[in-house]
Amino acid sequence: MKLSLEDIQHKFREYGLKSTPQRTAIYHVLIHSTAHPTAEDLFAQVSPAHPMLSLNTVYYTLSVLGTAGLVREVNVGHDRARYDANLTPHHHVICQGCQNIIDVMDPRLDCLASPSGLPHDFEITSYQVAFRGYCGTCRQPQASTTTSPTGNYPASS
Amino acid sequence: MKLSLEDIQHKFREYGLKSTPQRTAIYHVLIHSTAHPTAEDLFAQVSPAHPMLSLNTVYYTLSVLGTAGLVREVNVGHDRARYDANLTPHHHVICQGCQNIIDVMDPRLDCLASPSGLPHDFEITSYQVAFRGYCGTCRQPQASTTTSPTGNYPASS
DNA sequence: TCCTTATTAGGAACCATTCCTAATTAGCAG
DNA sequence: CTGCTAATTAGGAATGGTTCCTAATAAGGA
Ligand SMILES: [Mn+2]
Ligand SMILES: [Mn+2]
Ligand SMILES: [Zn+2]
Ligand SMILES: [Zn+2]
Repeated sequence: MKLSLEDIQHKFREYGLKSTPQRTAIYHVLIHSTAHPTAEDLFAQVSPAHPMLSLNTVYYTLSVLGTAGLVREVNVGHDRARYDANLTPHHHVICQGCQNIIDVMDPRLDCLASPSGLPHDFEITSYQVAFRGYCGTCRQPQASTTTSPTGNYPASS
Repeated sequence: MKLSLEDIQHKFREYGLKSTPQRTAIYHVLIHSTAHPTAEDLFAQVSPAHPMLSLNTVYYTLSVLGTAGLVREVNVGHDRARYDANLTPHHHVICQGCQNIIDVMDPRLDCLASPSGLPHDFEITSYQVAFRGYCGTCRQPQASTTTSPTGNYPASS
């Protein structure tokens, strides 16, 4: 189901959000992406059509949509944030070579029980499984990574 | 099993790592912590005994221990890195109020099958479940957070 | 004991993100 | 349609965690 810009404007009004060209364009790119883009990725993709767009607006927009529940940050590590507008419950596979993130929708993962051994007053609201490994083109962990592994510290993990 | 400083020095030699007072102290604090501390947390805890310690050394040490497989970064988001020296397979519960991280060792979580729908050539090497919610003292998501929620952007999620 | 190389400390640099501010604009009421 | 008001935007500065760079130090092996 491909949402048009009009569909998105409609959705924004349903959610009580103001509809602006920038906001619509950003969400439009994000919802039709499966790449879990960064703020800068989105900025790069929306910029051609909105030359005055500022990266700050992308961050602000993502935080507004996040608060509204239309966008989630993907939990992949402490590096830069990746965003996801796919609200159906799902999990992720992260390639440790190229950092690509693939959706996983195995229904067996959606019925994990609340874990044992928690404090009684802890209330769990969600959970997510993060699989890690190497995609076909990134095998042999130390070679052929798309982004050249610079850095003075030894690579951890 | 509480490891003494001597035990740790022994372990380092087993792993082919040089044993220095700073490195030993950092690992000693980390392995006896259940708090998944940040680099700065470790720096603060080790500093009294090693006044000349630099934060840089903490980062360097963590990266060396990470490469050796003695320490793992905990996957809790894109903010600052948290570290864990608990190598037994386990998962985490993160309080979205105070950001505390609790270990979960439910064996039911340690036998999740490889998810369906993956590219055939993707090789999964590990996975982790991240539960999120609110601890007893952080209920009512918008109130009583330990760290006051400053920031101009609306809080996402 | 001496050598070689890793480690350390300290400072600067980096960069993703947030903060600050003034101008613009969307949505609403009249 | 017109004007009001608060949200949104753009741009620039600031922040802060992490990494980079360098010279001095110290660990482990010969
Ligand atoms: Mn996803
Ligand atoms: Mn842990
Ligand atoms: Zn890959
Ligand atoms: Zn809490």
